[in-house]
Amino acid sequence: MATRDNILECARDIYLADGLRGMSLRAVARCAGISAPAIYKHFDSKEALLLEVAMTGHRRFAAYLARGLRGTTAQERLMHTCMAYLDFAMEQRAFYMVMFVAPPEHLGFERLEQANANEGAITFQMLVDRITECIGSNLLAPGDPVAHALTVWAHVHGLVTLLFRVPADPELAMLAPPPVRTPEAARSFYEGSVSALLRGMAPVPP
Amino acid sequence: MATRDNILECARDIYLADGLRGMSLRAVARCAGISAPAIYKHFDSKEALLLEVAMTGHRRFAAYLARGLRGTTAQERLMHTCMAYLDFAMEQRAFYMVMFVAPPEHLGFERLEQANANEGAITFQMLVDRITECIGSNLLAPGDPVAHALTVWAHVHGLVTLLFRVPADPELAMLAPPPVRTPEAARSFYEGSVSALLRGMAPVPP
DNA sequence: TTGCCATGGTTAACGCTGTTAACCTCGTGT
DNA sequence: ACACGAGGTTAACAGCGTTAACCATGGCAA
Repeated sequence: MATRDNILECARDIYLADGLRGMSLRAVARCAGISAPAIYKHFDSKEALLLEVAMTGHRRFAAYLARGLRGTTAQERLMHTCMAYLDFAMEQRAFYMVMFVAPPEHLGFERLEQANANEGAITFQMLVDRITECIGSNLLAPGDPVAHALTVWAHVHGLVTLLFRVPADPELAMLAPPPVRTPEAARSFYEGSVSALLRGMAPVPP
Repeated sequence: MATRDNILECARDIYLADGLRGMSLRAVARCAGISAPAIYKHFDSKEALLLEVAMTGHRRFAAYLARGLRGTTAQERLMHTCMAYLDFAMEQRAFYMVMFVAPPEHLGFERLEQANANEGAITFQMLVDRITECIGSNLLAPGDPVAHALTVWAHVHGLVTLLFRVPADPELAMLAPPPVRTPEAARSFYEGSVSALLRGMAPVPP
């Protein structure tokens, strides 16, 4: 299974370097020093290969989210989880793309979608746990923790895709609105935005 | 320019019916009753064709957002705008995908990305206007309306992509979390979620 | 030891893709 | 009458994912 791992590593490297467009089976095979059809001895299809690349991303993602456990108060832990989400997206952008953005209807990768849903459900639970803690501590309004988690997830995901749109080139980034112009500004904008949401989800004072 | 329009219409129809994957130049040409290379007499590339399809979407999008002007109070108008955003996403899903989801780094459509940014900036202004009204009416905390609008846009976009993940098939949708299981539930979840955010963005009582 | 057979590789090929080159055929303006 | 451009055509190219057919090698059973 050494060549299988080799293929996988090549696929991951090429994907991270050149994106999905650059990750052709022939390119992967060339990198791995074999012919393209040989890949089929180890993977069913290109989608299966991409799926395993995504799995690496899911594992890293879980490691990032685990940072959320560091805080002391429930609110801190939730906030840390949200910031870890941002860090993962920014530092592992290509992984984030294939896990949460790649539109299945455009690519037709149904098994990838399925796997992302399954893996996503696991890490989503980590968010639900933080939310549940906050409800228990009366920091968030009582109610379905899953519903609350969906709201928070949607918010952070939306923020991330928004931040993805600001160009990496600082020259071009000057055209973006000030709150997201620099990475530091973006980070504090993100934090403020999440805080506002959580404020709105807090219990109403009696 | 009749054939040009014909090509465009075919491209739009095929894209809406079969998605990006089905929209090959040869398929479009077949529908338009010409040969594939003839398309290049009217469009630079496939991307240029897709870009014009997206432009149709942007025009429809603007029409949806204009519904936000109907309300009487500023809060109502903002909320209507947000609901119109949801309606557009759900009713014109394929357009939404090519405008706001299609990941440029996966497809390499840089001009499409550029055009989406330009057109998006125009419609984004409609949201900024509603936000500015709300700040003026002391319904939202004073501050940069653009920053507020970015937060709201990210939130609704995140919610929409979340809702896109629940299967259209009611059978399969039963596996989704209850708050998004049915279109009606999803709609009220969306509304509640947006309300929570706006609550969190309200001015702090003195 | 011999024969068998799975493992993991090869090359050739198919049908598809976006795109280009070369060519042709009109309708129009000079 | 002639040139020319607009708008078609077919042939072709390189690349794609994938399949078919074939072949070497190593391990194992008779």
